[in-house]
Amino acid sequence: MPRPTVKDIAKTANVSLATVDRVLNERTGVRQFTIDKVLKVIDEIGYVRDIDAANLARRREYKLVFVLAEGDTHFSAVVEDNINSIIAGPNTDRVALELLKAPVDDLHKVVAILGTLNNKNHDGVAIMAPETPLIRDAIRKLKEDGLAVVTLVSDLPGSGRDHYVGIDNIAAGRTAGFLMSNYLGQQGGKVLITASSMRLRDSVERRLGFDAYIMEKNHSITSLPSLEGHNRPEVLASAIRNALDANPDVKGFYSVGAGVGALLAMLVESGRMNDSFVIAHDLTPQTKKGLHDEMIDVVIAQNIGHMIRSGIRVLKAISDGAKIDAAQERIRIDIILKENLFHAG
Amino acid sequence: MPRPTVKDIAKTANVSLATVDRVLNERTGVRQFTIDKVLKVIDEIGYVRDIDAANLARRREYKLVFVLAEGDTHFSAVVEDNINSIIAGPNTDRVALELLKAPVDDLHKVVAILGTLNNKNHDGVAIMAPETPLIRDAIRKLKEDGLAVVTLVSDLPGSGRDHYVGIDNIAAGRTAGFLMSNYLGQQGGKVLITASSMRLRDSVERRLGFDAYIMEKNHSITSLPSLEGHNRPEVLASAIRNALDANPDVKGFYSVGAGVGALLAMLVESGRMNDSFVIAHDLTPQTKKGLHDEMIDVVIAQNIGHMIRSGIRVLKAISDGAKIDAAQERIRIDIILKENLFHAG
DNA sequence: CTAGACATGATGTACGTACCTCATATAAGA
DNA sequence: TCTTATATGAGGTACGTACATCATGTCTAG
Repeated sequence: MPRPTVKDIAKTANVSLATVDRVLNERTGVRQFTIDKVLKVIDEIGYVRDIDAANLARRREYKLVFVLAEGDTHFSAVVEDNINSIIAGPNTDRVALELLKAPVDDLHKVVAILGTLNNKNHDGVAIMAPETPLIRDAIRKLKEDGLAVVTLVSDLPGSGRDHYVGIDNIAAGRTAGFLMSNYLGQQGGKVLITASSMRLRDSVERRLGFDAYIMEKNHSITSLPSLEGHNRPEVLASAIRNALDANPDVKGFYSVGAGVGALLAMLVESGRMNDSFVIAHDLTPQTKKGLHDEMIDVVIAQNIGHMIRSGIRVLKAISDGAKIDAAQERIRIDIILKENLFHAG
Repeated sequence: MPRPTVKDIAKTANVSLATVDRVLNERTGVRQFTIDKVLKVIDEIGYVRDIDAANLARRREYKLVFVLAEGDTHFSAVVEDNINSIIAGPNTDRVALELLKAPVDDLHKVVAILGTLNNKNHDGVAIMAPETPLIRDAIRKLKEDGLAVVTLVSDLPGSGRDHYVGIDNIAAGRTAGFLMSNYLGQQGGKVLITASSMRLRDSVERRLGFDAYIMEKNHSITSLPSLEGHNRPEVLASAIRNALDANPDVKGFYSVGAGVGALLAMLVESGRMNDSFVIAHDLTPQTKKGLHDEMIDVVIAQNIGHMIRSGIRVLKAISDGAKIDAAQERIRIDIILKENLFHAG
């Protein structure tokens, strides 16, 4: 039998279509008794609203906005490109997409942008930003206003966001730990860890996961303190130089965030290209080149296109009041080697 | 401006709605001149049919069927469970799903099943089966009949199928090669490779990828000939026992297909649980337990839920005559360790 | 010159839902 | 009892598309 419609509800519940409509769309003018009766029937016959027909009838357009706190990084550029290419493409799924951005070091601007959003002008927001109290508060305000909110790439727990769209960075760090440990074996050695900023939750979590794995599994490996570049290559480069001077026996390198350029440059400078194991995150033109030139051994990546589309799907679903299947929307960790680089696109 | 509708086409092309409809749905009774005029306008104003409204109007239901040639394996069971749970769930996306299966050693039955399918009773078919000429022919016949056809898990190139839904098994094999090589290092050693049957294309490709990587990168590793169990644990077990007797110095194990149970049993029997590196494919109750008990080091998996849903999306898209975005639908390789087993669900 | 074939227009109904208006029934309050 | 508020019914229009029917126009063959 075909799926039940509003007419079936009306017939079964012995009420008019108008009453069913009032109940379904929570309009006034229905006795509680009648509401209960209708809801019971809906439940019994397993009615679910045909969202396509409903969207057609109400001429619905999902107004979604991506808000990015951008570092001057290759990764940000890739994210931006992906969003823009969706915006440029044909709008076939009733989504009106918008992209707003601010420099990552001007978080007041980010907060200001979030402040302009409300349930009048938007249905949902996807946010990529560092974790600060101000931003958490801004998100909480958006939720109070009834917007759907997801965090992107880097989570902001405790902000009240509906969903996090991105990889499990602790698991990603553990995976890096596994690969590093696997390579270094029982002889072990020192590992240098670089980042752009440890204020970014994703970087922190990756390091946490890495250290946790190493601590549990391979005591012959020593992780050196994180070196931060704050998006300034020369700063990171000299930090790496100093660290290598102090620890000439470093055998592994793990870049948990941006700053791959400086790292590779220092590897070349110190002449340790061949006997070092290098793990980096995220596929960018830079890391692709690094893989291709065999300077980077492994890239742990998240498929950004998938992420953006997942974010859109999730925001639509939340706007519709639908449950989201966390398992279905989980973003998976990609392990990219030179070998499967081509296929990873 | 809102997206253009058929009315906009009619107005712009100075024809009636009826004529636009005739052109759009390729009905007869329109001069070529008029057809061209209308098509030109469609192109110019960027009209794309509202597929939801169209489906509503024509009361469309996508009749899809999954045809599985099943071995008596844990993997088959997982695939089946995933399909059945979608069938059992609420049909919210106009898809009527069906599951047909036959034993993998009775391919005539598979061909017979495929023979019953046609454009009257179905819109699309997803097929998981070994590669044989008969099956290729059956698929070609389905295509001639206008059905959408995708291959699942294991591809059948040259069959004329529209799309392959599954991981790149050569890349998966290379990844296994990388991990094995990474672990064994320059000392190298012998690697034992087990399978259920080398008639399955996925197994063949995995072995190919593995060998290719080893051959290019690490000459100190030797891959032994594939041992096949044909879904009979005792057959595989005794083959493994013989191989271990002949090669007591085996250090790595790679299971490219089913038969994990026999492999693990022989590892226990031969007392080489601790110093062996074991790679298996696909998350099943068995491999999960193997990871948990630290008998298996790495599982290379494909997310079966993703695969099934991707198959459905692709079949719908092909039925609609839409282009499919290969990058979007590519199934990614998951690397599962004990560490991230929990998150992999 | 006219029958018939073909091209096109005009118009209506339907899909499942949203949203609106108006009529009517019922019950409570004055 | 009459008023009034509230609950419900009846019915329409709309969304963008598919599909059907009938009328009218034009061109060509006989």
